[in-house]
Amino acid sequence: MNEVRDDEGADKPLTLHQRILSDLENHIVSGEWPPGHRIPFETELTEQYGCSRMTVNKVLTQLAAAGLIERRRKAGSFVMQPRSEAAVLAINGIEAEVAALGLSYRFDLLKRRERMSTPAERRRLGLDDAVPFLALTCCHFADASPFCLEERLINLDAVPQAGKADFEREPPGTWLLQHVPWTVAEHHIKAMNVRGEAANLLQLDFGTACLVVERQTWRGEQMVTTVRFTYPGERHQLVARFSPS
Amino acid sequence: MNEVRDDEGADKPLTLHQRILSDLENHIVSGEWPPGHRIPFETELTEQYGCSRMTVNKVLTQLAAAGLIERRRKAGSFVMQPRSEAAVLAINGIEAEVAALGLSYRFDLLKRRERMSTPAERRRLGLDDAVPFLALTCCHFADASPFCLEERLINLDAVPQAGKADFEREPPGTWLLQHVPWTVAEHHIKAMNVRGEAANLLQLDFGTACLVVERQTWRGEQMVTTVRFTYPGERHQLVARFSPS
DNA sequence: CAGTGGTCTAGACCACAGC
DNA sequence: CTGTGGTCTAGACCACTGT
Repeated sequence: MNEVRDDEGADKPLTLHQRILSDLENHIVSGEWPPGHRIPFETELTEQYGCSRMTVNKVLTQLAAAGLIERRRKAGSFVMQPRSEAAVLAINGIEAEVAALGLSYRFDLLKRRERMSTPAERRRLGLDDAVPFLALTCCHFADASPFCLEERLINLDAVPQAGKADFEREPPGTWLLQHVPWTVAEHHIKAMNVRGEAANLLQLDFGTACLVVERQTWRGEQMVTTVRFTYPGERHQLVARFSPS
Repeated sequence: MNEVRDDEGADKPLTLHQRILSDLENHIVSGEWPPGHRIPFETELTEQYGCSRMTVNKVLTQLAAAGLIERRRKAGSFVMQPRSEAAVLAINGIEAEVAALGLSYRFDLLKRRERMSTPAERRRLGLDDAVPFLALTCCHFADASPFCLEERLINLDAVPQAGKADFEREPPGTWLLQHVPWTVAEHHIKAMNVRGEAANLLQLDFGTACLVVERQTWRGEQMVTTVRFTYPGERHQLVARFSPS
């Protein structure tokens, strides 16, 4: 019954994987196989599609990795409860963000200072020992109007070469992205009424709602950098478009 | 020279995949293999690890999927430039969010109305034809204080059974998550100065910064639901912790 | 205990990008 | 044209789990 959707000029010959994968995805997403439904065993799929077990195994492994099915030895593979939603927030450098909007980009380095971490910072960042920080503040512009404010700390123990980088020419985010590998990062996103210096730099009235994105990045156990972006109120939004798989 | 690291009490017997995978990951993340570096060919890795080509191929395919390497026919596999960062925002139901904070959960259904889509909505949502909507407004509470305001539209063409669901007892988000599969979703996250009725419902002063999350969900080409969550100012933040792979 | 998934092999053919 | 990755096969053994 379930023939492949053969319409719409299939000019691109799909591989066997992809055909089976999208076929099974359709069964699941369409609701034809509801959550909890046991999907055919690997041996059955092997027969249905006339291929080897490795091939269907590859597909089922992918489906399991995507969270669409759950696999249990001896019992079989089952359609999972609709998964909790997960959004992939693509956050490239600010420069790329601005360019994507078709605007011209510029940034000002407002502050650059090397100093030791303060006790409050160590508490907030979960650091055991004092570390040397490079503290940077810069303002990014899109077409001459403020786009976002960046306040960053770089751990010079982890990235000593950052002390010699020229952050007048290259924004620190871009530089780090290209020079420092990372293993874990954490984002905190919240709204805040802007005040004080930040309001002035962004040319906003006091109390204007701003989107604040704080990111902390580690390499292994070592903190690499922490940054706080403040985006002017309703003029900016994060967009995340995604699919379950 | 690259013998397998055989020391350190391997109490958990890793599979061959996993051993090779973490081995290669280490080379890359440690910086020993910088971006652009050509990693050994499949045939070479086959020799180094004394396994079949399928096994190393599986590993390299995973690394490529994770964006750590790029594979080019005839040329080889290369360590990629540090990828653009991507955050996985885990957004479960509001109920789960509140429970995760260790608070008690309650919600009020404030409005429930079936009506046709307005032209403005059709424009905003990119709908060609008029569709019947179920419009819901509810307020979620955590320990008796407002946690967030939810304004939702459900496409009754796509989810007719929503017309009979009891949204007095079960929040619409939870119900939809469990009953309606989806294929694509899109999030817009921004900050906003709260005003009017929303401010009253959330018991906030006018102008308080709020985090607004708008989500639109489709199944195939059909819009399923769109929802707008308004979180009280600085009291709430989205958190996303993630690794590259 | 039986049957499932998990893993792995030693081949094979093909498409395609570099040389 | 050559060599690489991309895919696929027809087996195999093992670990785990549900009965």
